[in-house]
Amino acid sequence: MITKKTRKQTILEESAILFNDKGYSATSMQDIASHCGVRASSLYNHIKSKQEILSTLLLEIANKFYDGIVIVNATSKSHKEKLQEIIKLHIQVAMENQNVTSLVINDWKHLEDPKLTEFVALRNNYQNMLESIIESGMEKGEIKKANVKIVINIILSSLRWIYNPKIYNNTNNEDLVELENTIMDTLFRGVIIVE
Amino acid sequence: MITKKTRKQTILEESAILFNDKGYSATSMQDIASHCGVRASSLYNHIKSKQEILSTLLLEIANKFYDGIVIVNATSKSHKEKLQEIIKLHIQVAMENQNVTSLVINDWKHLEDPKLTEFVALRNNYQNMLESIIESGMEKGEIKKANVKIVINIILSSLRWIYNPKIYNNTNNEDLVELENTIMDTLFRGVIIVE
DNA sequence: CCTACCGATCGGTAGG
DNA sequence: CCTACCGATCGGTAGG
Repeated sequence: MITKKTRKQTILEESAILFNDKGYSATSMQDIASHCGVRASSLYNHIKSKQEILSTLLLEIANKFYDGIVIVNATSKSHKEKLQEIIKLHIQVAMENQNVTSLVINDWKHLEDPKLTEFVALRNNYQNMLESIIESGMEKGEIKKANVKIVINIILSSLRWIYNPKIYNNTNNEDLVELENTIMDTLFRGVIIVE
Repeated sequence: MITKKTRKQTILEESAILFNDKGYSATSMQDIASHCGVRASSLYNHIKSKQEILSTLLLEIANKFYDGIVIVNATSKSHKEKLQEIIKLHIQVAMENQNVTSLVINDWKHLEDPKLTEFVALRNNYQNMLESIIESGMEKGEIKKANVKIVINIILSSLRWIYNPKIYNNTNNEDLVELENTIMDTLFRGVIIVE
């Protein structure tokens, strides 16, 4: 069954593309309206404000990432395997929601309370869960001992370039497999050949 | 000799902080002026436009990164050592210019031509130089063979979190050494313990 | 460095 | 969905 796209969905999708392209502040309601083929004032029949567009997009994607890590964490795998699953899932969610995921890097700072607090909490929960998995892995001798905060920032940051449709363009499944494998290999085993 | 900070330098520094905080578009000339203790119209005695502030900041930092990689590349070290030196230098330049370096991620897209073209050229030259070093290293068996574009994006992206003063706050030299060592070790040898 | 002011555009509302 | 319109703010200029 093909469900017809509602006007609200169209507005959200076009906004995500524009925010990603020009940033939230530099995107006007005129921009969004013209990409939807209506007048700016007509947008307000579907959304309350520009801010509501941003918060809807960001909370939805933040919840997707958070739900994913909760599911992986609930399995009975080793810490090393959990880390691997989390990174793979992270890549998949990012690729399926590329235009929205990229907003997580820049435009979240334009969120206003109470949505800002909600978003930051989800983000912190995600990081804390990842932190405790890596810490346990270090204690069990599965993961190399190092400053956990630094390691987490390196791992999460190293994935961010794929959020940007202009840097990475997911064309087919073969590419996605190579991407996953290269990222996993680089992060897990490093770039140099140990002599 | 202590040279007195010119008003123009103050404007550039305060703008970098504000752009970093709110983004270029969401920062008004009023914001910049009030942080400098003058009226908005007075700024125009020192700078031509808001756009000129952005381009001055971005071209200066882009040139610093580019000059650095050129110097390292001109040495007679191995490709592996060159890569190591480039990453270390990258971290150092980023930490010495944290507020400006963070603009390289987001606000460069608000540059207008011809400065935009100039900036993108410097960035491409940097990446191409890094690419050829890594490719040579792969051929010589110093660096593991993999898709070079993906590896470069992982490496450069993994450093970006340190640009943000809110994520990483460089307090003393000891921290910087730990940061450098952890990044180098993670990127070069990976996070897991190979059994 | 200031005051005074410009046209343009912003997000959003009223009313049909 | 539209036209008409609102007050506020934008980057920037004139003139002293």
